[in-house]
Amino acid sequence: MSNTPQMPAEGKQVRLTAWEIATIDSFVRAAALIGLPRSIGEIYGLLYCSPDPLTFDDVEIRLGISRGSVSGGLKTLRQLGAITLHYVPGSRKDHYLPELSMERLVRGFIKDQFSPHLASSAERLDAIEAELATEPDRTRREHGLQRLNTLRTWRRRAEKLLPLILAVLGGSRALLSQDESAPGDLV
Amino acid sequence: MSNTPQMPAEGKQVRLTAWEIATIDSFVRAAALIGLPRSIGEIYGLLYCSPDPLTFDDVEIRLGISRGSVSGGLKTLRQLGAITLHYVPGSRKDHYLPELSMERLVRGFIKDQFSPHLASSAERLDAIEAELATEPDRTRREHGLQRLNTLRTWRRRAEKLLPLILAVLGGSRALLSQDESAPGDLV
DNA sequence: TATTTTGTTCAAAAAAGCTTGAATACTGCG
DNA sequence: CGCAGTATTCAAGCTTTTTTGAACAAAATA
Repeated sequence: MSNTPQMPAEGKQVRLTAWEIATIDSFVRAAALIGLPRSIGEIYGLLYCSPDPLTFDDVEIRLGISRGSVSGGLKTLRQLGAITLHYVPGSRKDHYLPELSMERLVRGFIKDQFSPHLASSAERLDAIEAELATEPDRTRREHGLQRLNTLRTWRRRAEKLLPLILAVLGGSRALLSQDESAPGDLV
Repeated sequence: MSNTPQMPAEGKQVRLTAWEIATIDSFVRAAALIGLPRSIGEIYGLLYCSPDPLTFDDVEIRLGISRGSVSGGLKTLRQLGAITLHYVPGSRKDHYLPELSMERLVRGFIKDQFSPHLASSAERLDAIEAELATEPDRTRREHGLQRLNTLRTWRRRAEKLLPLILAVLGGSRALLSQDESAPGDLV
């Protein structure tokens, strides 16, 4: 515990306030909803509440979770693009800020968790087609091809849907209909 | 094992074919992606492959999973609207068919897994606001209100997004752009 | 009513996933 | 080089979720 000359107090304040707890709770639920572990919801939630960037230890201490969880959680959040490193002069520690753009958050999540599956699914459908070719019974084979066809349609739609979602969340404010007028943070 | 007069063979054929295995595998992955257990992916996948409605025992036997899993899995799928009961004269068993409309599948999933959370989130945000009111430090409070504001914007957007997704997947074929021409099953 | 068929329940076992913390690696500094 | 500060790794433990299967309930049949 030695900063440089003085010790300007990182955002320590060990105890979480009531509103922080409530907010973090919301993020924990949201994380669960999309299949992410509790610790990740906690970490992002804490950063979301904080008025300034937090370090590894800030997170560990204020949340009271293990080093391992903090390390893994920050890594995942970085990968998702849900947090960004923020350089702080005079400190060797990494400082983190939450990403506050909903579009970027969703984009990161989709890119990381959905797109890969969507991509590989095309190959899997081709594999199904190959297997179907070996089906001896004509009627069954036809039926299988029918279903395969439907799957391909589904896949194509899903693929088209993702960019649309991003478009709606991001750039084209218009699509979201009339009353977008929140004056708050970036959004 | 006594049908009525004769024994017209339900879709028994105990062994799964290669293409069925490959298809079921795809559904198992898809299920995992959206946080549903393996058994549910298997059951839906099996029904999806089958040319005619299957019974409880068909599923149990062909998939080789336990009665408990079949019972629970069918229950969940029914609840999601992903399968439907199909009346078969002369049989006391329940027969199931897969829902083949992507729109209905997605709608069921959203209604069941997302909407409830989205609904309750509004209350949670109000709770945060209440807690914030007790924050003594002016600056912190303002900052918190800012963040709360952002959260409310996010929530509103999510709420507007869901119907849009359904619209794109369903009725308005137009939105999905020009080339929707799959001649297959229903879609 | 007794019997058979069909499906559900639920406690215990198994599997999967998350968290922990001690050991390890890396980096800049003296 | 050795040290101190910082962050990651990973095996072991813990928690949560899923699966199993035997007991139970319900409904049709005889």
